[in-house]
Amino acid sequence: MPELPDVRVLEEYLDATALHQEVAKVRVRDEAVLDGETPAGLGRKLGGRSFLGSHRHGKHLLVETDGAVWLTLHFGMTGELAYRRKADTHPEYARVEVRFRNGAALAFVCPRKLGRVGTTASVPAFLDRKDLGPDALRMDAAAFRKRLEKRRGFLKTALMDQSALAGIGNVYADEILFQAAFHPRDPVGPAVEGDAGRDLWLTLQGVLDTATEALAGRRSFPDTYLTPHREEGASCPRCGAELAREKVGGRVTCYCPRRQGEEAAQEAA
DNA sequence: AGGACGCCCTGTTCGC
DNA sequence: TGCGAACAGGGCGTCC
Repeated sequence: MPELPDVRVLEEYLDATALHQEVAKVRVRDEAVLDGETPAGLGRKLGGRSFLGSHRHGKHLLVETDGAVWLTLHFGMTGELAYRRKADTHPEYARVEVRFRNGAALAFVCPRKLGRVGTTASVPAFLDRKDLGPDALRMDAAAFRKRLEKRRGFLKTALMDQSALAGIGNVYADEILFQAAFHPRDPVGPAVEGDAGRDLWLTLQGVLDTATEALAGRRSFPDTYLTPHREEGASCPRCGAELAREKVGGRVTCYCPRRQGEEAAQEAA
């Protein structure tokens, strides 16, 4: 489920494979993944262009071209990219294929069709249209507090709100809360104010960076991380207590009831 | 207006 | 053994 760290890895992949090659044509195999575009429109806008580089914002990947258009990619739950040097066949579940003049192709692969492919004239226009807050890794501690302090409701729900800050999804919201010893249903205010807020912001940065390195294969997840232990019936990697699984905000939420109980939350605050 | 919830979509898993 | 139901979840629309 591509969240901010996953999309960072996809960005590295796209930049390492698909830049500076002229687009011959765009093949849309399933229109359901198009975001405000038609197959013909997408082909017209990208045809003859080359990708110059990419800009990630939250879970979105925006690809700059040498024309007046950016390609926008969102990966939903099961989306990924697949570049092939010789594009004689297409990968399974390839929904959109950008074919280059050199015979290579970049495929947008998305089995469950929850991802989206579109275009935008500029990055700010796209962020405005999608109502996205600042990228979670490009905001300082003060901005983090300011975006969240007035919110009511659950801390986990607030961390996952893309209009407050962009990039955190279900898995890394749980990981941040686990590392910071907050309960998913804790109120937002006490968690983001003062020293506790700065600690939570630091934890958030650390989790997203650590996860990126793990997903990129440059290291593995630390033994103290929750993410590799999300399966049902697992125990807390820090204290051994049985992990809890509940729905919070409609999403499966995994946490340690001992370390992230109300007592732990109060100690942290 | 902000928060809660249902729905989209389909591969996988579970239960009878 | 086989088939259908439930589940997963990011984002969006809708409702309160």
